[in-house]
Amino acid sequence: MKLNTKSRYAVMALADMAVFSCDNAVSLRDISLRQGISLLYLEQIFLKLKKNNIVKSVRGINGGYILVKSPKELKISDILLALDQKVKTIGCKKDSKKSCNGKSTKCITHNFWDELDIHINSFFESKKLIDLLKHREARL
Amino acid sequence: MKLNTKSRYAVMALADMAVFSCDNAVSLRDISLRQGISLLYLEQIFLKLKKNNIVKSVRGINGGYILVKSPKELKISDILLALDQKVKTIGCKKDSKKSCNGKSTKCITHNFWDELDIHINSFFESKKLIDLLKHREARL
DNA sequence: TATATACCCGACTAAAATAGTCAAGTTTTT
DNA sequence: AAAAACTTGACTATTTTAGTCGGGTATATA
Repeated sequence: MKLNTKSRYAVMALADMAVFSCDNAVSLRDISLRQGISLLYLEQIFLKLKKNNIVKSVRGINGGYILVKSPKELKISDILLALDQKVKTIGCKKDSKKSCNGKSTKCITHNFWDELDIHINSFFESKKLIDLLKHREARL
Repeated sequence: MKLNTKSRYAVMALADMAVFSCDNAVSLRDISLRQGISLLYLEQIFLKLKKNNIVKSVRGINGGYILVKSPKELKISDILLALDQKVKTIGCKKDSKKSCNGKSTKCITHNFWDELDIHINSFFESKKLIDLLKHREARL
């Protein structure tokens, strides 16, 4: 059970932006160098972040990306959502014909998985980008 | 981000046992029929459950498996552990040479992933097998 | 206005993980 | 003896993941 790299990189990259942007755009090249993430992969990730209005882009020389919301307001759940990274611990949904046919005990565990999803999602909902940076400041 | 089927089936199967065992062993064949899980796959799962002392086996006719602990005592985390289903949301551990080289901001997000792991694991620690059955009783 | 920098975007692919199957047993009860 | 049921390792098809590739487009600055 793990998060995929796209989600992790997205969070890392946005955290990087929060640290390094001084009101100007941050280029993917810089993020790539600092965070050790492939530039091509970052492009793919930022495409989604842009489409979902997490960042906006500035083209041309000295271009890059800018956070739409402040790190204080940007929820981690927003980021994961932008990458279609739903926290869905099971494939078996109540309304799915395929895996849950309502037979006897078959779906005893349904409620449990639902609870789990809620538990995890509420964590992501409760955390803002700025929360990730706090530890860092302590180290400086 | 999702749990694999092995873990889910393990929990389903053990919940099934909790419901249907009347002190005697439950055969995989019965579980397979009731829960719609491939018998061969169940065998693979129960091998691990047995090795990790979650169930014990009774061979021969009328054989099957028996829960080692009562559903009241068996934690979900025990089950997941038996299937090596660690909740490890990232591949990048502090002590890993590969993905975390300590460069500047590289691992700003570390603490966050650690917190997430703890958050999820504590959920699995807090739930016992019997907790899954409660909803069911309400429906009968 | 040339050009370098940086975003834009769909298609492709190698490798790993997943979800299972198969074959060939062993043990025990009736 | 025969049947039910556990035991075990090896094998495999499919899917997902984690990227790369190629060919764009926009724009600031010299």
